[in-house]
Amino acid sequence: MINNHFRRGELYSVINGMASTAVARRLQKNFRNAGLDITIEQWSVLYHLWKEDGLSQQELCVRTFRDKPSITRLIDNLEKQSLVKRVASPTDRRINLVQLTDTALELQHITIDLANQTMAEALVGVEKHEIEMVKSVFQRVYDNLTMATLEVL
Amino acid sequence: MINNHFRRGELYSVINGMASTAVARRLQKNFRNAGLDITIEQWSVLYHLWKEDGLSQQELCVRTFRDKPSITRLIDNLEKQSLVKRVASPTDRRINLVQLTDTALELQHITIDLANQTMAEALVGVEKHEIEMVKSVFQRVYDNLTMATLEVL
DNA sequence: TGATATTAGTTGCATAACTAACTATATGAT
DNA sequence: ATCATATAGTTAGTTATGCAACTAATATCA
Repeated sequence: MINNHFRRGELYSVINGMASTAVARRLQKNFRNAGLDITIEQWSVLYHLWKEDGLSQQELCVRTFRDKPSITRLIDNLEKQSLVKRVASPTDRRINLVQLTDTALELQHITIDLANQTMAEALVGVEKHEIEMVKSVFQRVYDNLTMATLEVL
Repeated sequence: MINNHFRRGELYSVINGMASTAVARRLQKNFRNAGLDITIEQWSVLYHLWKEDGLSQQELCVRTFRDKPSITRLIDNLEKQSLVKRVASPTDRRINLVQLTDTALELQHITIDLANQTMAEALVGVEKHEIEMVKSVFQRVYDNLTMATLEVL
């Protein structure tokens, strides 16, 4: 009886508490074993900067699905490690453009290799079309919730 | 070129940063709007206790996929709010059995309704067989990583 | 031009996560 | 019985998240 009530909550639990956390932890461990002293959250910021350097903090918020304070502090920590630097935008002094340092550029290939390796480990026995379906489901879930948020506002 | 390299990392990003976070945030907001002053992490502990009261902290670690310090502090905070109490096991004094209070029992139905509602919002347009496939993929991912961990040890 | 609103980013506070090191209790081998 | 080991839980330190309140710079428009 209680199990019927919980069926959907269970899915939430599965999504949030299990696989994604396991992947995150594994990637973190693989970084550490390789002597890399960055967190996966920091890595996810670098990841977007490797794709396009010099993004504003605001743009990083959008691309990493994080809020502004989170990005502020991630950039703080990345700056402490000399992996990025803040450069004021020449056209709008409110904006910080976040730029990679040479050190960060050197990290790109090794960390991407580790991430690919980790995902390969994680995805053993998972078919390509299943991955696509997961992505598609998650896209719809995300859209459902963010669009409903707009309605509420 | 870089996009080929990133394809798998992107999936990680999607899984970890987007949908599950969005669901978590929405559920948290729905709790708050209902005047409920508990976090989703606290709720996830209560959830397992509603299914089976009097679990040890160790058992809660396993069921919630959290480590021991996390459970210690979640129980600390739940105890502050008088939602659970620690009771020493009569047979092994190392063990704390975590027991629900009457206040926590009263929260069960309203919060489960909110969780179901939230998942219903999130899963609009998602077919039942897709949910099953997501669960199955995540189970395999989790197994891949936890079994590999055992090999490593 | 000058008051007002908006936008980008920061700071403070609470909760939560992981790691490592710790205490206390229980188990097991000699 | 004793000493080593394993187990349950706690504590300390660092990082991260969410929210709310804040500053500074820019845009709007009367």
